[in-house]
Amino acid sequence: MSKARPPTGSRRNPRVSEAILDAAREILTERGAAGFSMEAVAQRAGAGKPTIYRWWPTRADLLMDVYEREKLVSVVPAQSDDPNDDLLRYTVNLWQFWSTHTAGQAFRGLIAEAQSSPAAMTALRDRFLPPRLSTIREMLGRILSQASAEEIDLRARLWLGFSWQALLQDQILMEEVDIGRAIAIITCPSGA
Amino acid sequence: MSKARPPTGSRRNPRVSEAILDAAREILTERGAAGFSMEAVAQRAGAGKPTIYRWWPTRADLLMDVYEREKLVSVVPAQSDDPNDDLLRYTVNLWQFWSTHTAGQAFRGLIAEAQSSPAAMTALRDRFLPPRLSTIREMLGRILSQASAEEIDLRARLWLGFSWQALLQDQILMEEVDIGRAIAIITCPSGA
DNA sequence: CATAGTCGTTACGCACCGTTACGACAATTG
DNA sequence: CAATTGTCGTAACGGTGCGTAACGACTATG
Repeated sequence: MSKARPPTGSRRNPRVSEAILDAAREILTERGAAGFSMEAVAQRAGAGKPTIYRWWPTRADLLMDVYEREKLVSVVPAQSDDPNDDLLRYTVNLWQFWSTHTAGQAFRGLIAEAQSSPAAMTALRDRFLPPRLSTIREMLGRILSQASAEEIDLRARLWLGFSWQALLQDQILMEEVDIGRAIAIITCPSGA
Repeated sequence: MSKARPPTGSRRNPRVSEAILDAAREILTERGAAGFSMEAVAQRAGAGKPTIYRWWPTRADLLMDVYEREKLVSVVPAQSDDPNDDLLRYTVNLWQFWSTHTAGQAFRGLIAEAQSSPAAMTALRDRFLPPRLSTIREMLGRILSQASAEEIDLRARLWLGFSWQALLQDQILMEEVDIGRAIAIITCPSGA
């Protein structure tokens, strides 16, 4: 593997980081979150552990990068004249994206990691989730145009929880109709 | 530690299993899910690893037992004439129960474990969750008396996800008012 | 041509994993 | 009153992964 990767001296070698991210993705796909270790990634990428730790100090960093890298080319929120349908589309696409068993495994690994590593928990809450939650809040805001920020935030948590619950139970193969029903409940007009 | 625990010969020694469960609980409380290892439990309990593995073949088994053991004396679903308030009470009590940082840590560890161990995932879905979900379904059924089983099930998932999302983000210290709002949304009459 | 930064290799000490072998022990069985 | 049976603690095993350190090879920079 390292044969096809000539050294670049004192400049960072982009081929290395690509090889590492590729290896991480492949391992997640083939062996799931269970087989994901820094050792395995290093070996598969033909890289050294110190190199990985230089750019991704934490397993969480690497997992987030793998996730991010694929999300860019996969899930984009639409904006039609039916915001309710936009949210449904986005959710279905996201779950589909997760079920490719690459990003989904990465996310699962990240959440699991956060349960035993305070640093990973911080990364999850302060770096990973906020931009994603704001996307959801925006879509919810278009649906419930006259709801308060707290009201939107609460429903975003409901949406998040519903998605997590499915992902973490390996039950993301849900009928689109049922997802739609759940979203209808989450976006039901507040009764008061 | 083993001084105060005379051997009982060919009969199982109840003091041993109690010591192990106590040790597991203490470690979860003091060090969280991160510091929870079979080695640490064995050492603290003054027991041998083989003894632990004899009765709890999996870490998930031990975690579930720790959780179960405390739940019995903590959270009981009420049944007043206001089923909506019953569900709120139950949820608040459950979150309070989790935030004691014993059962909550155990649950978090169990979910994390399930992300990398198929056996733990099976145990979680087939043994741990069903009785708890049926409790929720029952309460939801009293609120939405004329809803279909699928409808109830979907809302149970929403409730579950909302709770998990809070637990797994270390955000179970929520205002009772907000919990009530979320439950109001989950139990909103279906619009169709 | 010296410097600085990147990279792979190797190896370290540490923590856990899940299992095995063994001997001490006491309740039981006959 | 032995022999049996199952429980228990101890010690140790090979294996895996962790995160870090030391080293030498390399090349763009200045």
